[in-house]
Amino acid sequence: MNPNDLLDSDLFCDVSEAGRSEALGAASVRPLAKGATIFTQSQAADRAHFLLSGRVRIGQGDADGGQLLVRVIGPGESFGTLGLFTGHHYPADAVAVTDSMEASWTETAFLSLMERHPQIAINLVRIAGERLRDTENRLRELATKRVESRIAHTLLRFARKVSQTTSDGAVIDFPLSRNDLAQMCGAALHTVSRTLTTWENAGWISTHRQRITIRDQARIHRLTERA
Amino acid sequence: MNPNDLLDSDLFCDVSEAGRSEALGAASVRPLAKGATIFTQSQAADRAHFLLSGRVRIGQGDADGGQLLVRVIGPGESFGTLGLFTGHHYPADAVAVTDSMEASWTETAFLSLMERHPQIAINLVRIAGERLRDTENRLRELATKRVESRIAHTLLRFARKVSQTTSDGAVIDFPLSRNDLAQMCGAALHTVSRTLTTWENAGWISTHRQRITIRDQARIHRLTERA
DNA sequence: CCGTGTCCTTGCTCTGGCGCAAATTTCCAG
DNA sequence: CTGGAAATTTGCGCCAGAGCAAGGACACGG
Repeated sequence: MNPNDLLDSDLFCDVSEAGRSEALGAASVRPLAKGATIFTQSQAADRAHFLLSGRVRIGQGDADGGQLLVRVIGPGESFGTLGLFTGHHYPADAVAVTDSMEASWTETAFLSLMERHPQIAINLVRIAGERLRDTENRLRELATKRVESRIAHTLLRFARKVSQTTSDGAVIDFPLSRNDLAQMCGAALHTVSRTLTTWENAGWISTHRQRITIRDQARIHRLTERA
Repeated sequence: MNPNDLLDSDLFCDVSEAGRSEALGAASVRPLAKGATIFTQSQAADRAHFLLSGRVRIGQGDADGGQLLVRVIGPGESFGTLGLFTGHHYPADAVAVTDSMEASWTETAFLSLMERHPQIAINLVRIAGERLRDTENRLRELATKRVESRIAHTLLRFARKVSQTTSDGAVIDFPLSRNDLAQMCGAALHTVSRTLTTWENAGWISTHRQRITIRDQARIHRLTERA
């Protein structure tokens, strides 16, 4: 591990070399097997987490079995970190979707790191602010747009974040089931399935199991705008 | 204005006396007439704001006329501050609901304040984290619960935040129209009206124009849980 | 006291999309 | 190769709640 590997991350970009090596030194690194649970909702939040490789799924459940897929974490992103500042609870569950590698810090180590290198605090404010804005946008969308529009937007969001461009279009590099999509955009599994089938028949996307390829982004984008 | 007045606030609690006086000195204070717009969505974010007295409404609109009431700001709360860290845009509109008084700082003044007094940065992370969690909860609620349940929850949230307890119950100290409620919980104005009428007939609440009194919190709370 | 604008209510209709049920395909472990 | 288990599709009925339309109540300025 090299301190410069941390430059391309949300939490350590613009942090001095000294800060980055210090962070690396204080971190404990461990591998996560596919399917492993990193933390669960309501567990006491005592560590800050950071993904080095792989993918992690952040989900929420409520008392009545309602499930929500909140966010997907890729390499270079931090997670479960805001819990240290708000009531010392993780707000959601984190599960490794693929074999992954994470770094984490104890609360005291992370706080002293932040105090010594304020840029980390500023980055954290930016991260929280971006997520807040993103979540507010989803909220507005959920309140005002129809399901079709929301599914379209969710796909495009993934395309922008984790897609490989091939001759056939943008392949979303993440196992995304109909169920996941339903939980992300507040719809029923069945409705998502029907909608994707329609789009596939129209030739706008193609799917295979949990792989989705967007063949006509412009067309999908147009669905975002109406209703 | 006394530096200790800032102790009871989200942004300056736990900040040293020195930091608080310095903040006061750098702030520019101005009155806001009822109905005045403080900033609007997509405007360049160049100041951090803080409400000294009164009430401010934070709302979002989208291209197709969809409106969302995001948050309500009371004395001692900061607003429009995260925009400084994320793309330099205000994410929403801010309008004074009553005659109010605000303090604000230029971006550079605020950043240097933060650098000199890291506790402010830490507070800001906490604030952002809390709002993020709150917004995520609303999102999950919107995705999984029915309208009735969401209205109930929204009322209770207000009751907890800004209610005066009287012999008749908890009076929400904020002009809250049916339309506002609808925009907060992603429902149609008509549905909110019908629902409140039902509750009023049942004696659980009483309303007059934009004033709502919750007479039976336990009953309303029960509505939150189902569906 | 009156006029005007805003907020609120209420009846009716219509539909998006949820829920149930069941079949089918695909993957994986043994 | 085979028996699940998980993911997906599809048909059908139904209903919560949106949209439309019209009327009523209240506040406020003049």
